[in-house]
Amino acid sequence: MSKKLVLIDGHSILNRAFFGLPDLTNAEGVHTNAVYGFLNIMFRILEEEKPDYLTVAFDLSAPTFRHKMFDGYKGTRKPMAPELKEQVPLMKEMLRAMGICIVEKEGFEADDVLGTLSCRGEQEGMEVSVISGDRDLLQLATEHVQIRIPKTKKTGTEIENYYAKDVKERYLVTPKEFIDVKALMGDTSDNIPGVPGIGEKTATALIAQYGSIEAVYEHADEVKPPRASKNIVEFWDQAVMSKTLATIITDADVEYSFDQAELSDIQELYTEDAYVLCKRLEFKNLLGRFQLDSPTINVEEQFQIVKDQKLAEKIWKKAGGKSLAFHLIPAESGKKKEKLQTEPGGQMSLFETGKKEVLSGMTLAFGEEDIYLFLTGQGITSEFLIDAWQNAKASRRISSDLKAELQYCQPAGSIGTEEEWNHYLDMRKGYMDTGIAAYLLNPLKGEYPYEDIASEYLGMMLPSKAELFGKKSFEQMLEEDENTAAKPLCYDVYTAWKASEILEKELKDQGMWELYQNIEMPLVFVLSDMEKQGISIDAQALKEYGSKLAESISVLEHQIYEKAGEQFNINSPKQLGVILFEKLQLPNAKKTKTGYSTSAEVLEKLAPEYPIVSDILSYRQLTKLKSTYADGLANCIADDGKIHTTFNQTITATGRLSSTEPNLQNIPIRIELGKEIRRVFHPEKDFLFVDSDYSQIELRVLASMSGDRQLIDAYRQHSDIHRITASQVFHIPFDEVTPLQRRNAKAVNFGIVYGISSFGLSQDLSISRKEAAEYIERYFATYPKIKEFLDQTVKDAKEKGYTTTLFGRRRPVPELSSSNFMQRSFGERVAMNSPIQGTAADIIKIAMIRVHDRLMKENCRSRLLLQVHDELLVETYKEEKEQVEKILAEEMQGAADLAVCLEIDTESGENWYEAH
DNA sequence: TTAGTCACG
DNA sequence: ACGTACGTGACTAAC
Repeated sequence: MSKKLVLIDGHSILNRAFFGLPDLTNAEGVHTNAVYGFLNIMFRILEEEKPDYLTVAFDLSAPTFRHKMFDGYKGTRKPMAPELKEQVPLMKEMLRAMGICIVEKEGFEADDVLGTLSCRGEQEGMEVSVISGDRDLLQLATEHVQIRIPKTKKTGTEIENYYAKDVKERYLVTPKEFIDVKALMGDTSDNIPGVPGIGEKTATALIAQYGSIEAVYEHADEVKPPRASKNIVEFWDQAVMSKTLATIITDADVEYSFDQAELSDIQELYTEDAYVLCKRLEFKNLLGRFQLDSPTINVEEQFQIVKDQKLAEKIWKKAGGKSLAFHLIPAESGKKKEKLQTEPGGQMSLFETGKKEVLSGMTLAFGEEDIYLFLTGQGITSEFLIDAWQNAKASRRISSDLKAELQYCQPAGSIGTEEEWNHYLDMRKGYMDTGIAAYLLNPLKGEYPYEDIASEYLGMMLPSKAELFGKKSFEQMLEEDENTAAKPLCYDVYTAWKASEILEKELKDQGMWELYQNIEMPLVFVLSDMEKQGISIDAQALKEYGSKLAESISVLEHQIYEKAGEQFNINSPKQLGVILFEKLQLPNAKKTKTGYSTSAEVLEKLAPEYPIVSDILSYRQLTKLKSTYADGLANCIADDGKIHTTFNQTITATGRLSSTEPNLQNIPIRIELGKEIRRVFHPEKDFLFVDSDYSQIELRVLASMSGDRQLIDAYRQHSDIHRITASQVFHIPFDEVTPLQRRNAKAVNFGIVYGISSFGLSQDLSISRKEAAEYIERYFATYPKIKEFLDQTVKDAKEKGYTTTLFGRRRPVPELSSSNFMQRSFGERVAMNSPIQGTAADIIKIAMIRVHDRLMKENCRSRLLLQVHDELLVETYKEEKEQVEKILAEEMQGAADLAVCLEIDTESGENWYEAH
């Protein structure tokens, strides 16, 4: 059987993919859609054809021979979009990683290379496929060379195939004649002039009849229409030139042998390098194609499953003194995690009598060949594992998610003496969390699974847990195939062990080691304590609150149906939009991608005139309160009557924390009815809440970082910063500032922190853009250093690619280099906001550690419960109220040394409503 | 799974 | 001319 050759027109297919797919980027902000689309098309072709040879041809950016001939003839081709341009080297990198033959020859266009190679292939007796989005290549089609043109349609990619006969069928001319058609009609995008007055129709008809431009010329006198007849003579030279230009060279002097393009099996393409690159570009769908048991991964053969107690003891003995990476595997991980709780006495209950094992097992790594999975049940107990872990003389303890481990063990002993306290601090310093390290190094990713760390920092390709387990739980997998079940756990612990020092070095190189060591790592222990402590909820009161809401909702629902004249789902923006803007014909319909906008912003404008709209707004408010807060929180109450939120330390781009299951950082406060829910959050018996929040911490950070004298002095003079801003910006005495002026000044202050834009401010204040621009101008005139600072921040970010906080925390801003105005503007606002928001986040993190540690060191029964970005809530033993208030004041205000004071407002009460 | 909406700082 | 404020998470409908 004859051999098969597949030739791909690199730029053309990349271009097709770029315009055919939405704008994909990975977490680093690298655009990836064209590369992704290219690979999909390529793999589809390869799987279909199973070729023996594969080659991709690219143009070089240098001007080519044919273009030079027409020097001075300005092309109409637009410059390549930068989002596509940056993908060209990436594409080549990917192809090289796959070992695919790339041909790019100085002086020839890709077309000529493709023509030459297809011709040579055919001469060797091969069947050739040329993949391109460019119809010009149809001239290459023969009986053995087919041109394949992928088309992206809604239903997926379809490929049009053309052998010589198909070209004739579709275009009424042979492939060779196709050149002549083009010579007559021209092609502006290829700088081929053609003959004036002859378009596609005429050109095709003429060539179909006569066969070539020469024949048309010879029969010029009989050619119709007359215009064509005249021009073919008048512009004959141009026609000949055009034919030369349109003709693809098939005998170019390209150095090439089929040996270098050989592809005996598609699997050859799935190399380790390609896998790592696909991982980086986040081509999750492609990863499944890689044969993951390739011999390049050696970890899996090194781990050992241990069930025997004696053997386990031996291993722990061997581990002593080394750097240990570990992970505790909670029992029944398939079920929803039971969170560890602190008992009223302050001691934890880990081993309730009669209960099954707390842990299914534990993983441990301390060397290339020391990777272990201990399984409980047959001799090894949870207690043994935790004891062994506690008592091990480890030089360092490494985890990929330390806070999760701390759910199942308690490294803090009693704190009473100075010695015990120092011991506690030493203990904290001995830990490394690779997830947090990776987060600091790139906070844009949101997730830091071992396979990413392995590929990014170790250059190793490891299959992810999802790839190994599918949807099965660890327990299910364990029964089915012990070895596979062990894999992701062992990969995780090995990666953490191996990457630890590399991450440390990287953090040091980037000036973030202090941030990591002094802020983020201690914070892990603080957050762990806060989560375990939990906040008490009055479940009964919560239920009553929900019932009350349900009644009001029901009343509103009926009123809305009555006014609408029919029943419908008010919660469906789609249905609601139709009712309001079609049935009831309300004005000012705004559109979203999918239909009418029914956002509060839109509805609020209509509410005064249309009672049904204000009903809907109330309904929205009440259903939100009921579903998210009344019902949502009730679902999260643990057996101890408390809510134990999870604080995420590796989510936000700026360095803030986030809170989930439930989110306790967005409990209502702005509207009275919503704020009521805070009454159900209460302290334990003999305790009360003390709550402190920073006063305008972000604006103070800005004042300090910019060094603006005027703003710094403003903070020294008065506590009402918005009022003094209004007074200074509008040049009026402080006491004569009207409420409206103060409101405007407040909006400008917020706007500055968000990365000011006249449009944003105008939206917020419902004023014209021009007015907003004037406010901003006056603001900057008043505080010139602020403008200087913001401009400099953006400039620096553009140069370095990232912003930095006062404590060295970085945030990459890839949008700054976008060619898209909107994206770039976004990047500029981000660059202005991130150092401010991030520095504020750093400061309250420092405060949290200091408050937590003071409470601990002073042997208080009071404890930190929640952080809400600029607020700390402390459950305070009544006798310690003054002590706690002192600690909060000292530690929050002393957390950073800024050019302005950090002021706090402190309140206390019997519940969160009263305390804030 | 995604889009729309809305709660917070 | 472009079309927006910065940072989050939960719930619902509808694909």
